[in-house]
Amino acid sequence: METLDTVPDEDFLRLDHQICFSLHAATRAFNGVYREALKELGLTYPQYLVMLVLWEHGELPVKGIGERLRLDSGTLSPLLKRLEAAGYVERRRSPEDERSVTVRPTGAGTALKEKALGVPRRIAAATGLPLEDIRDLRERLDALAVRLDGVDPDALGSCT
Amino acid sequence: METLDTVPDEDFLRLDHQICFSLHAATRAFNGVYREALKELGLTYPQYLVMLVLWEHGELPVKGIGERLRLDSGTLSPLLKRLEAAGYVERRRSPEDERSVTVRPTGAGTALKEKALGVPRRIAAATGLPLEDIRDLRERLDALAVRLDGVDPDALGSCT
DNA sequence: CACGATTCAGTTGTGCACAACTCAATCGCG
DNA sequence: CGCGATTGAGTTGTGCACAACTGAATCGTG
Repeated sequence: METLDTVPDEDFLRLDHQICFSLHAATRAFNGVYREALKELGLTYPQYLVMLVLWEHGELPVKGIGERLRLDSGTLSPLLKRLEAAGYVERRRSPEDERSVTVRPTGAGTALKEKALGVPRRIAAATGLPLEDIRDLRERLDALAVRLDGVDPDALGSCT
Repeated sequence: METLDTVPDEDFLRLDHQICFSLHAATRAFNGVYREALKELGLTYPQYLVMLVLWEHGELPVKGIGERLRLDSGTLSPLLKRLEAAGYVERRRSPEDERSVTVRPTGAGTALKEKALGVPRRIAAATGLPLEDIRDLRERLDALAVRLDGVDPDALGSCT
């Protein structure tokens, strides 16, 4: 049987054997398609993700958004500032905890949801995959991400 | 049977139904793992991809690297400049075509390959997936990227 | 209550992705 | 041959990702 151990290093190093490259390429291909689809909404893809969680939850602290999207404040702070400048969200320091900032969609931000409704369907159609396959792929990717997030950094250093 | 058409818009809009998010998250998880593994080589992940194609091909014009990695000169030019500053590659205008710049690994760049040999294996091990599954996932992602790259931009505009 | 530890948002700096552009070299057609 | 179109690398500007850091608010334990 073919296992990790029976494949020579050289083969592992060849670009076309590496899943990471495919993942990278697929992500950028998706980004390109989303860029096109989101153009009419005036949103970038990460901004769209933020609006998605806000539409679902009504309002969230920055931290809550970050947990759901696995993004830190260094990424979210400027992104939210741009969304605020575009008039789609409001930011307010929480009265209960002055450290926290609550983000919620404005009227315009909520209205945007109607225009966004068709987007994921069109993307799904663009993949040309049946819903079942999309789900299956999604589950594999999620499982992969969970595994990779849990990897011990020391295990990746040199082969000691 | 459940098809694209029998699922309501709302469900499509829910974050946890969307493959793009999973892809995004998986890519960032991978990047994190690679960042760790590549730290000892002093390479970022995209720089590592460039070195991979150079190790395979010996030398390539900037355009050739871009074709293999689907990156344009706007991304590659500064990246290659950094690789050159690090002493891993050389850039020379091609004598046959003065527009073209040939990139090839220096001695240090070639030597780096030995240190890199173990990296993809450690990454593969970190995924915890059997080789067969990794390959299967890779093929699906490649097929997806090809489809998405071929999408007609007009098909993504508003639902007209 | 006091004070060190923690939490949260934000800033800074580096690097990647990509659109739009510049400019020189080359190509190709009349 | 001459000249407009194309090609290839590079630059500029915008936005995201993330590490490292700041500073204020809050928490927890003595």
